[in-house]
Amino acid sequence: MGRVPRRVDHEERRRHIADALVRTAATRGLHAAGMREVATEAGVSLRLVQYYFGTKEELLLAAMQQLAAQFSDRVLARIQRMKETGSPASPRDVIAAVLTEALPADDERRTFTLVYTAYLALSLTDPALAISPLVRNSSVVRDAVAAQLRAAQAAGDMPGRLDPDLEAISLLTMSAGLGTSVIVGQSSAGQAQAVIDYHLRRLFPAYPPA
Amino acid sequence: MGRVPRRVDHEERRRHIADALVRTAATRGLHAAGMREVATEAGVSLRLVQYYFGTKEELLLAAMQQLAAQFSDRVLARIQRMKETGSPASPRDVIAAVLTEALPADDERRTFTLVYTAYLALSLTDPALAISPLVRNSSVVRDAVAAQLRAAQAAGDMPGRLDPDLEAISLLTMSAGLGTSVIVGQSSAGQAQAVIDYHLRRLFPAYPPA
DNA sequence: GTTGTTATGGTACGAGTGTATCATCAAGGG
DNA sequence: CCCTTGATGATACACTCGTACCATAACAAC
Repeated sequence: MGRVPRRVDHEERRRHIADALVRTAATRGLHAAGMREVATEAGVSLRLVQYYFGTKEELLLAAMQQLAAQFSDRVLARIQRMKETGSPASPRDVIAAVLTEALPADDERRTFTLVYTAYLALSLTDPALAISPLVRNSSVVRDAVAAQLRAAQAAGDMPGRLDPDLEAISLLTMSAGLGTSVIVGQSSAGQAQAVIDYHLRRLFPAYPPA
Repeated sequence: MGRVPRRVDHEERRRHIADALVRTAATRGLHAAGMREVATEAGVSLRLVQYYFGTKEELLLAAMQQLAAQFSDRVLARIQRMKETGSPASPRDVIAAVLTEALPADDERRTFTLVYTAYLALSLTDPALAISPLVRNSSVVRDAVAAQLRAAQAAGDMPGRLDPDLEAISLLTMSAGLGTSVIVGQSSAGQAQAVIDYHLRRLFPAYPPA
């Protein structure tokens, strides 16, 4: 029973394969991202995908969690970058970071929005792919944004007549809606950013436009 | 070559089958709505589905268009109902009608939101199911809402400092985002309605809350 | 009454899917 | 040096899907 170090890093492999799933889903759609397709994209054999993820459901779930984790990391990195280059992350900056990162402005964020939407649609009817991670994550973000808004109100940066909870929901649903609007080509990323800036100016009248 | 009336109404049959597609998609998902599934749900044979829609792609497209048409009809009916019971459809009423109809508050609207989301996600990657009807429809609605907002500004019912175009985009993307938020169970229909009312009050300060 | 078109049923085929099975290297423990 | 265990390959098996094909009732036209 000697626990010997494996010759390969399982977690690294799983990440690599899950990443291939995400890439495939962004290109040909989540429904077309089969085991073989993912295996080819990852440059491994079908058997390997089976080995690291016993079943397809497990693969889908793992890829979804990884997608959420990557998004979260990018938001935090964006906030961190802001901290370094200036003031200590005002509520407005934090909220702007979340909203901007959710906007499909470059390939990475576009992939995120695309696959995220596909997962959402799939989990609406597929009971196995329970939306737990998606919804739970979104709720956490919503509460965090509402808290930031309350802090801004306490600091006098946001008018007291505005409702922090309703505004938080508004911002995030708008962000989601704008994301899909951009990927279907109905709006440009610039237009979407303009809408976001418009509401940020409304919420934080004292701040400069950008 | 005598054009004789057919023994069955083709359009009626097509509607019936397309409706079965929508019902199936709302329950088990659009990806699971195969020819056989739809045939069973419609109470006809597989061959009939093939007969009235030569290929699956045609069926999908027809059902999508029918879904959009039904939604449009319901919005118009709602506006018509308002006209009868009072004033001659103010811009605020028209906009409220659109936003409320897009909210999954009962089974019919829930089905619409559900299947609409599924179609949207599918068309993001499937080139055959080009998003033309979806996007085009949305763009028309967006322009109509913006026009209503401009009319309200001209009538003095909406503050002139607000941007009609950005507000129109905001309302509709918010509406879409709220819809998905409700069907995943993250928000209740009441909460979503509250958010909409909140923004309507902001845009039309003179109007009563309901 | 025959003939031809419309409308419907039954069924078979080929491609694709996820999963399971059998086989085989590589490597560390006794 | 063998032998157990981890890691990988190739392939087979059910099953489902969309589509195509063949057969045949019902009714209109001549």
